[in-house]
Amino acid sequence: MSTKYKRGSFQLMKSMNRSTILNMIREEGPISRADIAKKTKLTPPTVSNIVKELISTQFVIETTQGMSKGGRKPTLLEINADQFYTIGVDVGTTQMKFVITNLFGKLKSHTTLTIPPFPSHEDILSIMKKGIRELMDGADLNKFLGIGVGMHGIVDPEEGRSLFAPAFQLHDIPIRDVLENEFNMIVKVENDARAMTLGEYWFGNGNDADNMLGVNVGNGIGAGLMVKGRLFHGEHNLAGEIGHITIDLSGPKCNCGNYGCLQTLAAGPAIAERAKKELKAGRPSLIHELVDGDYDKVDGQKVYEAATQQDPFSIELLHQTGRYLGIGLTNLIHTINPKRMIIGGGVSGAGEFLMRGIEETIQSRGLTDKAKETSIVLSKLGEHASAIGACVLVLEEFFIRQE
Amino acid sequence: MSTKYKRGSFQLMKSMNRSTILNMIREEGPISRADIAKKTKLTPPTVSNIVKELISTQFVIETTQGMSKGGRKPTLLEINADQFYTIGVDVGTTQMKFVITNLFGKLKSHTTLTIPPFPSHEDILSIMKKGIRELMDGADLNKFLGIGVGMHGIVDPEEGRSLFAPAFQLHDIPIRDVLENEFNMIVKVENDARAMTLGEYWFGNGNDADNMLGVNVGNGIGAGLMVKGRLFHGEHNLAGEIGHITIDLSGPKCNCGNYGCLQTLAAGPAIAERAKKELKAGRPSLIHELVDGDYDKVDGQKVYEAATQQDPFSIELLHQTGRYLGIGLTNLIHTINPKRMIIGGGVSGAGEFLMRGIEETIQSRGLTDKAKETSIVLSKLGEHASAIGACVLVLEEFFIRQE
DNA sequence: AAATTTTTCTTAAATTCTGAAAAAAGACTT
DNA sequence: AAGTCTTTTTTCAGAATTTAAGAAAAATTT
Repeated sequence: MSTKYKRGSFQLMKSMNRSTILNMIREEGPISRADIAKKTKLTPPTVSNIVKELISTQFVIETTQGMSKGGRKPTLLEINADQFYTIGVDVGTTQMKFVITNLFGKLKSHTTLTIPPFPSHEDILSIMKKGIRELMDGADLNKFLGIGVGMHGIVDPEEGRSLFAPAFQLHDIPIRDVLENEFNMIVKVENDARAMTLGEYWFGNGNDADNMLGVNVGNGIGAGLMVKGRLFHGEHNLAGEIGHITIDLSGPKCNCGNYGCLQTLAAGPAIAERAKKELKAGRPSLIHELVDGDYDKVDGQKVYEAATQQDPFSIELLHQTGRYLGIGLTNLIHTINPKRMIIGGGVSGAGEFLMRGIEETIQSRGLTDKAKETSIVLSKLGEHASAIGACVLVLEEFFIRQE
Repeated sequence: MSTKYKRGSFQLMKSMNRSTILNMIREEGPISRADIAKKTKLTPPTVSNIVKELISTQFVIETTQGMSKGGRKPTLLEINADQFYTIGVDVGTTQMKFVITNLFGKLKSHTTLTIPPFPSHEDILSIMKKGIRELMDGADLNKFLGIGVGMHGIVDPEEGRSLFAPAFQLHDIPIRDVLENEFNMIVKVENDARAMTLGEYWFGNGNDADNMLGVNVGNGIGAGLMVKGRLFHGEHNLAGEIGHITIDLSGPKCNCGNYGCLQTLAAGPAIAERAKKELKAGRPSLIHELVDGDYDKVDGQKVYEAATQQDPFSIELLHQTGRYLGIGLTNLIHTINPKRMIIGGGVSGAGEFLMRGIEETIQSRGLTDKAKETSIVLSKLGEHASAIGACVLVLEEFFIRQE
């Protein structure tokens, strides 16, 4: 049994307290030293000493004075939010999104570049460099703490590599090494669904759900698992590959070779496929007009658009999709039992339409009342969730004690 | 976000080191102080001081001297395995098993009592007390560290209660309070699948798999999740209720009301059901003889027996069951991605026959080579796995730093 | 018998938290 | 307006514990 043999030391003690205080300021600030001492059960001198250090690193500043409660006014402490920025990249199947956020995850600027079909390793890396350079242009380099990359497919976060990107059919892209070399700052790489989850946990709808799960529904379906406030990767970084869990043995064939994978029933292409079939069979729908009779143009996006315009067929189709997704999510409730699940990714625009089916299914299939109580919410960060989450990868380095 | 605000203190530092050293002795002993210092990166005096304390608590003893490597012979340290005992209880659907183990999880004695049909709260608790009293009879009370209980159904380990035991249709049995009151020692209560998993992790086939999963296949199917060496419960202690994950939307109806739950395809009753159907249809099999034509007597057990005697029908039936189970396990690989899965519970006797189907399915359905590498092994602790795991619940209190 | 290696113990130094109390700043009372 | 009380923050001595360095002890090798 490899209960990693952790050693207690002065350094550990200090870094735990540093991290605790810094995060308390981040999450509950503005807050006074005295309040921190009360809440952490650290003594006032300890808090004062560490705060002094934090102020000297410029992560924390003293702001306004607070209201007195009958004595000396407290000096309030706050994260120096705009002193440092982080860069986040979200590598999708056709687009690469770039964002700059401050220490509170607030979007400062963003841009998007297009990925050509059948890109090479070099294509991906040079688009990445280009986008980052563009975004950083003119700014003070010292302001940037690092770069985070959220990438679809299988990623090795420890080595900072994309091991396999299905949409590009590329293996083993050494993202971290290349970017670190180019920009000379910390670079973190993570799977996009996990990045999204992390983003929602820190700055989105994940708040106060220590055990939660982000579900990224787009061309495929991926999830990020949050266990005790940290991302969970599994043994080979495959945790959360829920697009390929089997929910219907006699379901449609998946590109992975099996039948009835969740994503053959609930991902974007599955929606488009079902829509096409019905449309060709003459089913009346607004989609006919949207694509002008060219069924090849039907995709998830078109269905959402039609649904937004109250097209009954599209609404029903998304409802049905929500029910399928709900079955997958119910399986997750019975496996992981998270406090909350956050639905994001390409479909999150159509989230409301999916939601009803999801909720219905969980209510009908959940094993117990507690299972049915699992809160399901839509992404708050929307289309930038993965990129903002990628920024959090960098923030974690500075805010969370690394063990 | 509730990143629990942990405070670093001298006590914490000390207790971390204490726990580290104690566990190193447990897992790697006999071992010398010098070796512990090397491996933990603690300094020799720190190790010596803590070891002195551990010896004074009688958990550790100096044993033989080791081989010298060219200098003074090392004094080897070992867990004082038989200085203390723990009591483990496994509450099944028809039987309650009781074991006494030493600090190495070694079985010292055991007994089994029968649970009557439709038991009341009081029945369960009094059988429990009776079995424990019987087993402790005559022994020195100071030898016992505590009592652990593994109970099927939904359990609240924090409150030490069985929230719902489906086999008895009982709610809210206050096991811990009653036993603590009766025996005046630490009492821990946990779900049986989780207890089994913990047992295998400490003393069975879980060794060195920090992220692993124990699967208990009996009348139902339950799993225990091990994350970073500790049991994972989920938000409402429902994590691992994998008997009710849907794998076949058009599968058989489950007693939970849904269709195609894993346990309608792969648990004991499902095996019996399929066997009966085929037998009644005239399928030749050794089972006919085993039950003497009375199909009501057919259960999982009979099928295993027949398989053991090379009955082709039973072997094929278990093979098929293994394939179903494999689908469930593949879903878990793609969700949790554990390093290892351990199959135990009522069916573990028939494990070999299931294994082939499980392996086949994982090989054919695993998403990547890494997924296919997941090691699947049978329980080492067999029928006592849950009860021994229940003992570990108590050992954790003494060996693992509680935070 | 001397040199070397390994284990263990001793002592002093370093790090960090803790507790008591003082200082600072403001609010309330008379 | 002065004095007293509260609250916040800092200061400083003391305590807990690890760390570093060296010495003693014991066994093996030369």
